[in-house]
Amino acid sequence: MGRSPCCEKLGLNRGPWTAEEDSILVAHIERHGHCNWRALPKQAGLLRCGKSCRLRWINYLRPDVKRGNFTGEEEDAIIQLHAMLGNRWSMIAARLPGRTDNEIKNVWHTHLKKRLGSSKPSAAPKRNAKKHAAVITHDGPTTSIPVLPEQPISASATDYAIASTSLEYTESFSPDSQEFQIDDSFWSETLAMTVKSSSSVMDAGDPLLAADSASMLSSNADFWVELFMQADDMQNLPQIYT
DNA sequence: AATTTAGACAACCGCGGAGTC
DNA sequence: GGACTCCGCGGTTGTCTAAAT
Repeated sequence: MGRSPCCEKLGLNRGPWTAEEDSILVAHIERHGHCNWRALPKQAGLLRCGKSCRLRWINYLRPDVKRGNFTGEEEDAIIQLHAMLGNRWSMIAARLPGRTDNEIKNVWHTHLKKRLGSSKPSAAPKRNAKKHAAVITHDGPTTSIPVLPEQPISASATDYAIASTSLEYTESFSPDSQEFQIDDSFWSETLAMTVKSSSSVMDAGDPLLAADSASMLSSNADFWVELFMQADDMQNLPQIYT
């Protein structure tokens, strides 16, 4: 495919954004929105490529971005969602309001991965202890997860049955890492079914049905919690897979 | 106090999907 | 149906900061 370079490198700024650039970008988006990222920097008078603007907005300037350290609950949620979804950072971010995929990815690579990798809690972080004081562990029963189910997902009994039967360990499972994965067929099957069922509700445009869908959201939460619980149960049976 | 080292995070790069002409 | 453009995603890199020596 003919892909044009994301930007002509000549004359465009790169690297860290200045406060002035930030304010220009925010002001422009507040006034005109961001319907076309490629054209935006030109319209706003920024010497940046559209990609860079988009990234800056999404990861930093967006008003609903939650700044600050991740809570223990958020970290727990990331760990569990990652166990289910793998490196689908955007999907994980979709369930953690106010957090971006980039941020989650960074947190995962910097400390969560290591923490899971060494099941021994001995390796307390020496550096940046001020910044990241919260230390979490991943053993024992997990708490209920403050995770928003992604919008189109619903949880019928059938869905749950599929989830139950499709859970499987991959070869990457190890008792040390406490990680497990769900094969892709599970997600394709489940998402295909749930998108279909939920879209029929949304399309109807009926307020009563909309209320139903709201209650479906809460049952979604139950679905994920149950799924996690079941996954934890399975982790208690490692001898089957060794 | 100066230097080194490692962690954290912001930003970039390149690819693939989806939409449009 | 193919060419092209744009957007979003995930992986990777660069830079800054703070702890350790």
